[in-house]
Amino acid sequence: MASEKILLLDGNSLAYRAFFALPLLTNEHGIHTNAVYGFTMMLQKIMEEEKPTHMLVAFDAGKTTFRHSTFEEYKGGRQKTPPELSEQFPYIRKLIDAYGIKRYELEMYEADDIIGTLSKQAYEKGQQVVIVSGDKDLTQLSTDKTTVYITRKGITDIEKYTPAHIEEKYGLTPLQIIDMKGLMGDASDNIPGVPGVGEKTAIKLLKEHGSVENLYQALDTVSGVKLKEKLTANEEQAKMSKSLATIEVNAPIEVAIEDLTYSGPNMEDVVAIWKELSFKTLLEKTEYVEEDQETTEIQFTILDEIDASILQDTMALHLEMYDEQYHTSELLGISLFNGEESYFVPGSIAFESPVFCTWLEDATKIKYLADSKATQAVSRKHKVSMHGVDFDLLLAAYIVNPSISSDDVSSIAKEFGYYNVLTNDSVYGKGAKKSTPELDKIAEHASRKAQALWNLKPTLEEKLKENEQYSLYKELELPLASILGTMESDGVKVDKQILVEMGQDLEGKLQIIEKDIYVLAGEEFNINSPKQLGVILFEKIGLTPLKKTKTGYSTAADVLEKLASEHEIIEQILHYRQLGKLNSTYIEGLLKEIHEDDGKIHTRYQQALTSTGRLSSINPNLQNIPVRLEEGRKIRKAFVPSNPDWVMFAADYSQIELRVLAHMSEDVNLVDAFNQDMDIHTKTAMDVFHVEKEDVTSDMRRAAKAVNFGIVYGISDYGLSQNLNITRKEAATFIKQYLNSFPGVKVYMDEIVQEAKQRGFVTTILNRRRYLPEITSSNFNLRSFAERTAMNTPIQGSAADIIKKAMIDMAQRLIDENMQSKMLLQVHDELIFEAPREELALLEKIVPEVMEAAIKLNVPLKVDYAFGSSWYDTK
DNA sequence: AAAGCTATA
DNA sequence: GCACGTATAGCTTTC
Repeated sequence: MASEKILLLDGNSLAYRAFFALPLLTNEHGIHTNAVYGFTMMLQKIMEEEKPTHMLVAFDAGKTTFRHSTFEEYKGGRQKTPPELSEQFPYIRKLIDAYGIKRYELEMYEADDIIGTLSKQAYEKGQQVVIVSGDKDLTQLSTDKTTVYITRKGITDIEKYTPAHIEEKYGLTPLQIIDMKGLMGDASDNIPGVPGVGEKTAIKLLKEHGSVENLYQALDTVSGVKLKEKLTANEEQAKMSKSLATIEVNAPIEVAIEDLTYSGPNMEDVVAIWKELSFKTLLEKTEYVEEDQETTEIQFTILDEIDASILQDTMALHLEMYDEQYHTSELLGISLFNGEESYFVPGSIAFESPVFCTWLEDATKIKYLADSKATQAVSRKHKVSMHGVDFDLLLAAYIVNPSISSDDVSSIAKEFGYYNVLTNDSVYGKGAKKSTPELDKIAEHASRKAQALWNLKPTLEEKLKENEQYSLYKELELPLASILGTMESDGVKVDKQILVEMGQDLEGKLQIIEKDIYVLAGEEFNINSPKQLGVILFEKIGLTPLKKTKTGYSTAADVLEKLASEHEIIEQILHYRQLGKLNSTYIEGLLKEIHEDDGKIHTRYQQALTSTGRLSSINPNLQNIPVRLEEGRKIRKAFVPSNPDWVMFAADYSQIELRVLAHMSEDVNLVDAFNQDMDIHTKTAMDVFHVEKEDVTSDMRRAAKAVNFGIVYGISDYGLSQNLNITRKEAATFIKQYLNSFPGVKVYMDEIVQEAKQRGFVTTILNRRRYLPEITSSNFNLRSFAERTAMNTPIQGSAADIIKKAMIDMAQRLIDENMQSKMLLQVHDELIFEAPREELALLEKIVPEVMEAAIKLNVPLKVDYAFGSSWYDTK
C-alpha cells in the first residue's frame, strides 16, 4: 500500500490565508468571494500536484477547546473573524462537498488535533502524508513520510517542511518545534512562553538541552544571569505553553482513514458553485461541458417554408445569428415557439415569406424576443419594420440588475433559474475554434432560446413589477430598443475620401515628428511603447519621473505636460501621440467600419451594458469622436448627410447633469441659478470665491468648472487637486466653500450615501437601480468607490433617463409631423440628425421643444442646437 | 490577456 | 497613514 497518499488540510487556516492574500472580491450579488476563490485555487493546485488517494479538510469546531481548561486566555485577544470572511465559510464547505472531499470538525478540538491524529494513523498505516496549513505549528507533525506544506505570502506559494528542512532551517527536530513554541510563545494564539525569550534564544537553548524539561533539569548550566532569572520565574508558564502548543495526536475522532478515500469531484456541483460566485476564469478554463447534462431533451420541427397556420397571435421569436455583429452577420435561421410547438426555419427563408413579414409588421401579433434591437435592425435589413414586441429578455434582465454582465440567452436564463439553454460558445465553439455546426444543432439551440423566452417572461415581469420598474422597462427601454435598431440600421454616411486624405496628411506629419524625436533622443525607439519611452526620458535624458505605474514610469499626458519645460522632446511626443491616436483609431479604425454597399457606418448601441443606464457604442464607437482639439475635430467633417442636399443637425442638453443635481438636491441656490439661466460655472465661481460677477477671472471660472465636475463625480479633495494641479488643501477649501454655498447639495450627497447603505442600491428619476454591495465594505477603497458611485449614478443615470425619453418622444414627433429627417446618433447628452433643408425650420422648433419637455424637473432643461453640411459644421 | 494610453460625455 | 473623481471603447505594446 505504499502508493497511498493522504492529503490533510487545515480549513480554517487556509480560508484565513486566502482571505487576507486576495483583495475583497465580490460577485454581482454582493457576496464576498475572495476566500472561496483563493481556497479553490489552492485546492486545485495541490490536488493536481499531489494526486492524493485520501483527503480530508479539518475545521475548528467552536470557540472553546480542551486547551482552554489549561489556559483560559488561550487564543485570547484575537480579532474576531471579519464578517466578510464568515459569510464565505458556508460556500467553502459546500465547495469541499462538491469536490467529494470529506470534511470534519470535533467539539473541543482544533483542526490541528484532527490533522495530528489522522496523520499519526496514516503514518502507522504506511501512507504518505501531506499536511497543508498556514500555521507553522503544524510542522511539528513532520516525519520521514509526513511533509507539512505551509503557505507563504500569496495563495499558491508553499514552503515544504520535512524533518530535513526543519533541521536546516532551525537546527531542530520536528518535535522540538513544540519546545520552541513553549519557550518563545505565540502571540497569535496568545501563548505566553517565557517573556524575553524569542526564536533565537529558544533555538540556542534547545540545541544545548534538547527539550524544555531537560533545560529546567540543567538550569544551573545556563549561561547569562538575566536569562536564568527569566527561565526560573516562568517555569510553570513555559511548561504550560509547551503543552498548549502540542498538537493532540490521539483525539477521539470518529472518522477512520478508510472513510477518507478520494474519488474525484462532482464537477456539476462544483461548476454550479463557481457560477453562483461568478468565478469566470475558472469556468472558462474548465473544459467540462455541463450543459449537455443539465438540459432536458426538447422537441422541435425544422420547416423549409412558413405556413400561415404556425404564426399565431403570441409567439416567442428568436433570430439566430452566427456572430454578435448582427449588421453583417449571417442569419442562420429563426425559431418560433407558441408555448407548445417549436419551429425552426433555416437561413433567410422566413424573410422571403410575405406571410412571415406581414406577421412581423403586425402590431397585434405579440412577440417575445431576446434582443429586440437586434431583431429590429435585422428585420429592417430585410425591408421589414417589426411591431408588436411585448418582451425583451436582455432589457428586462438589465433593468432588474444592470450589473449582470452576461449578454447571451443562456447565461441570463441561468441567472433566473432556467437551465434549458446551451451557451453560444458550447454550440459554436469560441475563438479560433468557432464554426457553424450542423443544421440540426442550430435548430435545437435556437429552439431552446425561444422556449426560454416564453418561460422566462412571467418571472422577469414579476420581478420588474415588484421593484416598480415595469414602466421603466416597458415604456422606456423597450420602445427605445426599436428606435435604436432603426438608427443603427439607417447608419450615418461617412465620406471615405475625406478620411483617406486626412490619413495621408497625418502619416506625413507623423513621419516628420518621429524623425525629430529620434534626433532629440539620440536614437531610434518605439515611441508607442511606454516602456521604451520611459527608458529614453527618465534614464537616458534624465528627466525626473513624477509618477509611477505598476510596471514602471508613467508617461501619461498629465505627467509629460509637467515636464514640457524641461526638454523639447516632450512636446513632440505629446503631438506624436495625439496624431497617432487620430490616425489609428479614427482614420484607420473608421475606414474599416464603412460598409461597402451603402458607404455608411452602422454602429451598435449597447443598451444593456452600463451600470448607470447610459448607452455605449461599439463597432465603431461613435460616442468618442474627437471634438476638443481642432486637429481631431476635423474628423467630423467626414460625417455627412446621406443625401447631398441635406444637412446634419445636432442638439445637446446644456449642463444636464448639474440641472439633475439641482432637481434632486432641491438646493435653493442651485435651483435659482438655473431658473435665472445663469452661466453655472461663473455662478459657482462667484459663490466659491466670494466675488462679483464682473470679478470672476477665467482661472476662477475654470476652477469652478472643475469643482462642478467633481461634485457630479462624487468629489474628493485629491481628485480635484490632481485635476486643477493645486494642493490637496486648496482643493479641500474649494469643496468646503462649494458645499457652504450650496448646502442642499451637501445634504443630498450625505443622504444618498445613507440611502445606499440602508437599501443596498440607489435609483434614478425613472427608478433605474444600481446595487452597491461594497458600500458597507471595511475596505476603504472599495467603500469610497461605492460612495462616489452612490452620488454619481443617480445624476448620470437620471440624465440618461431624460435623453432616452427624449429620443422616444422625438421619434414619435418625427412620425407625427410626417418628416423625412432622421435621428442618427446619440452621444449621452446630444442627438444628431440628418435633415432635408426644407425641414430645418420645423426641426429647429421641435427638437429643442421635445428634448426640453422630455421629463419635467424643478429647473428648466436647456437645449442648444446647430446645423451644417457635416457633423463638424454643427457648431 | 493585461497594461498603458487617449478619445468622448 | 493608506489611496484617492463618474461612465465608456479601442488602439498598441508586452507578457
